[in-house]
Amino acid sequence: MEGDRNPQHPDVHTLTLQQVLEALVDPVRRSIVTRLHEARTDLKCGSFDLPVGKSTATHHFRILREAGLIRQYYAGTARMNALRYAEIDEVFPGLLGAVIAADRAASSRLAPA
Amino acid sequence: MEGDRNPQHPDVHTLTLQQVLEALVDPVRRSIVTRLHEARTDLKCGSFDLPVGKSTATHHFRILREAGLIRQYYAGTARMNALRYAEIDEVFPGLLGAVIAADRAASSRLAPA
DNA sequence: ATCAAAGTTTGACCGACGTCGTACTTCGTG
DNA sequence: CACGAAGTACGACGTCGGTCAAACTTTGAT
Repeated sequence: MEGDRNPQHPDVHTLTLQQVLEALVDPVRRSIVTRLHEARTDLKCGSFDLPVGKSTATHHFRILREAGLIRQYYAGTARMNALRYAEIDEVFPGLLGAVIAADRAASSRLAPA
Repeated sequence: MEGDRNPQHPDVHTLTLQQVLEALVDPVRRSIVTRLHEARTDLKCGSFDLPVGKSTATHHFRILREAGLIRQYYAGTARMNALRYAEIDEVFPGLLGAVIAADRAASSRLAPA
């Protein structure tokens, strides 16, 4: 069975601003969200090239999932991640967009084209 | 002289998203920002009725000031606080408004009229 | 059947942050 | 001048969050 491998995702209406901000305040997690938004596609955990070990990466993905920012599901051995942009924007209008825009600006300032 | 009592305020263009988010992630500080925005007026530190001691309150006001979110100045013995809304919104468009709106919604849900 | 790839889980560590109490400073007022 | 009000400065303390390494699980491929 594949029940245990499909983790729980919180309903959007149960999310708190506190949780969302705590998730977005970490630079690593914010880079995941921004990257996911730029890609416009679901991405596997491995494709992020994060500056931390695997176990730490797992930790960050769980924080994001529990905050309601991403949805996770398995495709073979790879765990896919989808940004729950529209759902979040429904509950916290403009928030995610503003953070992502600001993060993109900051990143491009650090790593210019 | 009154030089030492007028603290430094960072230029808006030196602010980082990281600093701003770190400032806004604390509930006490967020309540200060939200209150300041609702009041549409500068407020003295004492008028916030925060659930922490005086020294902790001073700490929070400093974090907000160094993040560029508020401007502080003295009026007699009282220290006044002004929200730098327009300046912040210029650098991080929509961010502060979205956070405040979400925070107001959360607060009204906890303490209904 | 074996093996490697991809994540997870667990436990430990450490530095940072929020908190407090106390002492101190500065200003207005009786 | 003396006193109280309003904050600030300084340590100290406890907790929580990000980090890692090592062992484990599950899946796909050989």
